[in-house]
Amino acid sequence: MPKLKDQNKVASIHKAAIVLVTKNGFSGLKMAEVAKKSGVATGTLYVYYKSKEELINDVYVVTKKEIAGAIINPEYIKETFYETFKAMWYGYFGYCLRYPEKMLFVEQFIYSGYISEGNIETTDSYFESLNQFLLEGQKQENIHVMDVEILKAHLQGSVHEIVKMIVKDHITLKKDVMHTCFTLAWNSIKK
Amino acid sequence: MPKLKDQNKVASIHKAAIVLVTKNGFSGLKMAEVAKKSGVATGTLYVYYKSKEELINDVYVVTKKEIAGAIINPEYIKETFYETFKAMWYGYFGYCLRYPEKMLFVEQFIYSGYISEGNIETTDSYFESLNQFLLEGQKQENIHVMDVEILKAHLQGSVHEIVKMIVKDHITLKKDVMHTCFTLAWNSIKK
Amino acid sequence: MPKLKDQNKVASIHKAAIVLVTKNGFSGLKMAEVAKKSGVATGTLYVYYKSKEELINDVYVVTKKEIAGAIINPEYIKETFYETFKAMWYGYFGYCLRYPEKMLFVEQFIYSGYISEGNIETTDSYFESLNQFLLEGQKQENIHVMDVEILKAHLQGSVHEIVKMIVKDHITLKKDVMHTCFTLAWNSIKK
Amino acid sequence: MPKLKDQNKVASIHKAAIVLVTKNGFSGLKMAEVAKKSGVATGTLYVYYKSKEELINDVYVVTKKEIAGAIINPEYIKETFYETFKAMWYGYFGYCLRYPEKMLFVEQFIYSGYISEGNIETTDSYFESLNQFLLEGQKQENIHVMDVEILKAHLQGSVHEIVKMIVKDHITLKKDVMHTCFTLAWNSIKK
DNA sequence: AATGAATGAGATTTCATTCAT
DNA sequence: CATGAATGAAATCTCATTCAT
Repeated sequence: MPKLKDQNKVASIHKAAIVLVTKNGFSGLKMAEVAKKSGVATGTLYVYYKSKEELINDVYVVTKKEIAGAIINPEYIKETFYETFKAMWYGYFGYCLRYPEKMLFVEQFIYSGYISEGNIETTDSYFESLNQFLLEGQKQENIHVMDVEILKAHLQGSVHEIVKMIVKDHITLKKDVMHTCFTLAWNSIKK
Repeated sequence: MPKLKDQNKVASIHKAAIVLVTKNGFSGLKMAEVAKKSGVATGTLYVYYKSKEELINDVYVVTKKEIAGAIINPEYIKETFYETFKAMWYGYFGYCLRYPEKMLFVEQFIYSGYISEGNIETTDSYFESLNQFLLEGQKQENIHVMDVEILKAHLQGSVHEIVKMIVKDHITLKKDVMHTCFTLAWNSIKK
Repeated sequence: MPKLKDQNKVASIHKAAIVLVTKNGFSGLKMAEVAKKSGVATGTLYVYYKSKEELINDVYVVTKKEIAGAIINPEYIKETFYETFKAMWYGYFGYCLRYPEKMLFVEQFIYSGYISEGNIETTDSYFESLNQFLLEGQKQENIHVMDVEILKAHLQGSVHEIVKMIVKDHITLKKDVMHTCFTLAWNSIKK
Repeated sequence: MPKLKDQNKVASIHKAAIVLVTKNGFSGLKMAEVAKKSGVATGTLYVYYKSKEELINDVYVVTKKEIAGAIINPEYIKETFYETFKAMWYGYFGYCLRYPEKMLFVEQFIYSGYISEGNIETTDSYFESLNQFLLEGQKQENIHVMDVEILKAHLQGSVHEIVKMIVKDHITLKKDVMHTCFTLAWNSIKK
C-alpha cells in the first residue's frame, strides 16, 4: 500500500509499471526504468513502496479493482439476464481492448508468486456480485448449471485470448466481428 | 575423434529450464540453476546456446512443437467432424492438465519480447493442418463461419484459463466436469 | 538534493586505470581492480562509464590532452625556431621519461581497436598548433620541407623508443646523453 | 618451443597469432580464434604449446629472428659504410612496410611482461653483428659516437612510427618520400 | 597426434536498494 | 519528502585449458 501522499505520482508510477511489464515482461521490469518513465527518482519509489514486490502488488490490486468496475456497473443492469450479460460482456471486452496492457499485467501475475495471498482474497471479493448474478442465471435456467469459477474462467479466457490476438496483429475490430465473439460466448453458456 | 556433442545434454537442459521457469517464474530462471539442475557446467550452456535468450527461444520452439503434436495426432481422426474435434479438444485439454508448466511457459513468452520474430512464424506453421480442419468444418456447415484465428483463440483461451484455475486451486478434475467444459466449447462453435 | 557526482572519483578512477595498465599490461586491466584501487564499488564504475571500453577511451583522451600540453606550452615559445623546438623536444622527452606508463598507454591503444573513431579525431586536433609551428619552420627554411605527419612520426618514434629503452634497462639518464639524443633529432631535420 | 611436428601447422598458427594480435591487441588474442584462423582445433594448439604464453613467446622469437635477417644480410654489404647502412635501412624499412603486423607484434610485447628473460637475451644476440657494424662506423668517424643501443632505438623508433602512420592512413608510399625518410635517418647520425 | 566438447574460475555487467544531501 | 549517486551481491558470460574419443 502506498503512503497517501501525491496521488498523481502514484498514478504515473502505476502507469509506467504496467506499460513496462507488458513490453518487457515481468523479468524486464527494472525499478530504474519505472522511475524514469514515471518521472520520479529511484529513491522516491522507495518512499512510496517498501520494495519492488510491494509496488507490483499495489498495481495489481488497483488494476483488478478497475477491471471489476468494468464488468460490474449499475448501468449494465437490464430487464433480462441476456441483456445484462451482454452489457457486462461488452463492458469487459471493451475494457480489455482499450487497456490490453492492464489485462496482460493482471494475467501475468497470477502465477508469478509475486501476489501475496491476502491480496488474492481481497481482489476475489471484488467479483462477488458477478458470482451472484451468474448463480441467479443458473437458477432461472437462463444458462447451464456448472461451477461458477469454471464458467468465469471459460468466458474470461475466451475474451483475453481473442483480444491478445487482435492487439498482437494490430487488427481493427469491426462491430460485427465483436458481435460474433459475443455469440460464441453466449452460445456456449445459454440453456 | 573428439568427444561428440551429447544430445541428452540438450534434453536435460530443456527439462531443467522448463521446471525452473514453472517453479520460480520466468524472472527466476538463472543460468547457474539451469546448469546445476541439468548437471552441466555453466560454460557448457554457452556451448549449446549463445545466450540465455537463445536458450529460452529453443525451449519455446520445442515445446510449441510438442503442443502441436498433442492436438494434431493421426489417432484423433474419426468418422465425423464432431468426434475428431472432440478427440483433439480432449487431447489438448489433457496435455495442458498434465503439463501446465509448458502451457504457461509458452503463454507467458508470446508477449515477453523474448521470442524472436522468426520463431513465431516457425511455430505458427506447426498448426497449419489444424486450420485446414477447422475451415473444412465450416465449409461442411458443422461449425459457425468466422475468422479461424479468432475461433482458435476463443477455444484455446477457454482451455487455458480453466486449466489454470484447476491447477491453481489444486482441484482434482472429475470426468463429468471435463465433459461440461467440452460442452461449453462445442456449444459455442457448433452450427 | 541528492549526493553530487564526485569529480575526485573520476580522477582516482583514471589514476588507478593508468597505474594498473602499466603494471599488468592492458590485458591485465580488471574492473574489479580498478574499483578497489580507486576506492569505489564496481557498480560505481558503471555509474561513470557504460563499459570497460568507455573507461579506457576516456583515460586515453584525457592522457592525450595532457601529452599535448607537455609539448605545446606558452613558456616554450622563444626567440628562434631552434630554441622553441628545443624547448618542446625537451618538454616531450621529459614528460615521457617521467610518465612512461602514460606514453605506453597511449601508444598501445592506437592499434588496439579500443579507441573509437571520434576520439582519434578529437585528440588529433590537440596537436594542430604544433603542426602550424613545424610548417612555419619549413617556410622559414629552418628545417627540411616534407610531409609534417611524417616529420612528427619520425621525431616521436625516436623519442619513444629511446625512452622505452632507458626505462626498460633502468638507466639513469645523464644530461649529456639527453643532449646527444636531442642532437640526433635536430640534425635529422635542420636545413 | 614447438615440438617439431608439422611445420606447416606451426607456420599457420604463427600467422594467425600475429594477425590477431595486430587487429585486436594483445588482450584480444583468444586461443579459440587462433585455432579457427589457423585451421586447427583448440586442443591441437596445446599439442604444440604448453600455454598461450609459450605460443606467444615462440612467435616472438621466430619473428625477431626474421627481422634480424631483414637487416643483416650478406647482400647488403657494400664498399662504403654509407652504402651498407643505406641498404640495411632500406631492408628494414621495406620489411616493416611489407609486414607491419610483425613489426607491431614484436613492438607490443616488449613491455607486456609476456616475453621471458631468456628469450630477450636470445633475440638480442641476433643483432650482435649489427652492433659491430655501427661501432666500426663510429670508429671510422662515419657517424657520431654515442651509445649504440640509443642509436638503434632512435633509428628503429623513427622507422616504426613512420610505417605505422603510413599503414594506418593507407598511404601508398612513393619512392622519393621513402628517400626523404632515409635522409632523416642518415642526417641524424652522420658525422 | 588431433579433435572439439566440456569445464569452471574469473571476468564484466546489472540492478534492487540504501544513503548522504 | 525527494533526489540520484553509490553500493555490492548476484547475475550473465568468457575463455584458457583439459579430457574423452
